[in-house]
Amino acid sequence: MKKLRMTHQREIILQELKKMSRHPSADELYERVKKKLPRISLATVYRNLEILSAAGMIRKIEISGRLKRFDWETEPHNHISCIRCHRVDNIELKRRLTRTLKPADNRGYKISGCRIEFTGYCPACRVTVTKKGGKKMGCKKCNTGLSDKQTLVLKALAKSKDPSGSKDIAAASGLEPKQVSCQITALKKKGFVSSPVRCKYEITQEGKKALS
Amino acid sequence: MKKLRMTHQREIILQELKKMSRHPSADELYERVKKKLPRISLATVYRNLEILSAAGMIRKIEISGRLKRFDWETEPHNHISCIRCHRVDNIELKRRLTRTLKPADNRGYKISGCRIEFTGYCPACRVTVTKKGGKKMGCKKCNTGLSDKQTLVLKALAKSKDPSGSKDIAAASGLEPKQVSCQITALKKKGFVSSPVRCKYEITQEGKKALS
DNA sequence: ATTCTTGCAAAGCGTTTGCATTGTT
DNA sequence: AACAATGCAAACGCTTTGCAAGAAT
Repeated sequence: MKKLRMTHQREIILQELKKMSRHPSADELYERVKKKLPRISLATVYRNLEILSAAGMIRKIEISGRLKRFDWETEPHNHISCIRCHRVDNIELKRRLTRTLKPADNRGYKISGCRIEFTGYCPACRVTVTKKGGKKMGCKKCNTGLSDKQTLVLKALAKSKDPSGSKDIAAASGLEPKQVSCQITALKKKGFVSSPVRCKYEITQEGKKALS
Repeated sequence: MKKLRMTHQREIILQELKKMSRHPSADELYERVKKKLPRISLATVYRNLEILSAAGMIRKIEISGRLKRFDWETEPHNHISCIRCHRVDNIELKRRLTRTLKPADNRGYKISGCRIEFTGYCPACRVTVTKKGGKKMGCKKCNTGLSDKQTLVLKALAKSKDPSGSKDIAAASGLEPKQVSCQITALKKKGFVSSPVRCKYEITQEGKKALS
């Protein structure tokens, strides 16, 4: 574990965050901090927010990841999502939990809705996690789908012993470079590909299993 | 209001979405749809998901927008967010709402947490919305901050009668082009700048007010 | 015939990262 | 002296958009 240093920038970032009663986005905080440290860069703010929240000094509010998800069912209902593979399911709550707050609690808002989201390990991830505490294990049920292009990319990676760049992968798989990065993303999400170095990718153990 | 056409692509997208019990991201759905329509493009999927959810035929699950937000308070607590200006506040719930589901309800998940998020109009937006049903009105309390750079950009826009590209803005404001796009984004978020055409920006009525 | 939709490629936007330099410990 | 942190610019990854061609009404 790295030792944290209290730099001036970090101090100001913490200070400003502490002052704000609302929860700022990185950019909002950046605008504030810049008034005190005009030369600070946005990257520093991002980095510090990550570092500080990893250290437990602040908290990241991140609901459902950042991908939009879509649902056939248009009636409002609640969800449960997996903190590992990010799958999202519906849940039904027996008693309709209060959809409105008491006036004393609503902070002056005019409430229009309430979302309740449980989080945890989905049935598939639950198994793999409890079995081996494995944070990098594949998640069988969640990762079954493997498109043709993904298979091509995975095969290309399986052939090379060293991490490959996306151009090499494109050449080896016969796909367009544009398409490759898209597949890489999907495969990383599934845990079949890792990126030991920036822009270099290699197949994981799980990836090999998935191919066979 | 435009009339929707039921194209083959749209039909398949709906069909596949309907089949899925989980809530797919655009990309996941795209992978599925591509098996039936190999020539479909990801953009079409994105477009249709937006169109269909705007039409109320499907539902977009989008919690707290996509920006990460940060919080000084590390203890878990619940939030209320404005559906108009996206500000986020803490709320305290008198009775701790059930943090765990009955086994019958948990869909096989191992629950680790529960987030409750109320949504509605914040005190400031509440006023403007009820006063004029105005969907484009500025939101005084939420939009107060105006950084130096933002002011420069806004002034530059105020001088030109026609929508300007970011290069023109950079020239007129004396800022780096890189910095301009960043400010534009912030200003758009605040409702001070609109983009009538792609890559062209103009100051809004609210923007003018904010300057004065 | 009109106008909505598509596929493609390119751009947008928030976020992250490589790298040389600076600053803390 | 060792190495964490910074500023900068470039890259990422998901999403949106301009455009010309195609399809639905």
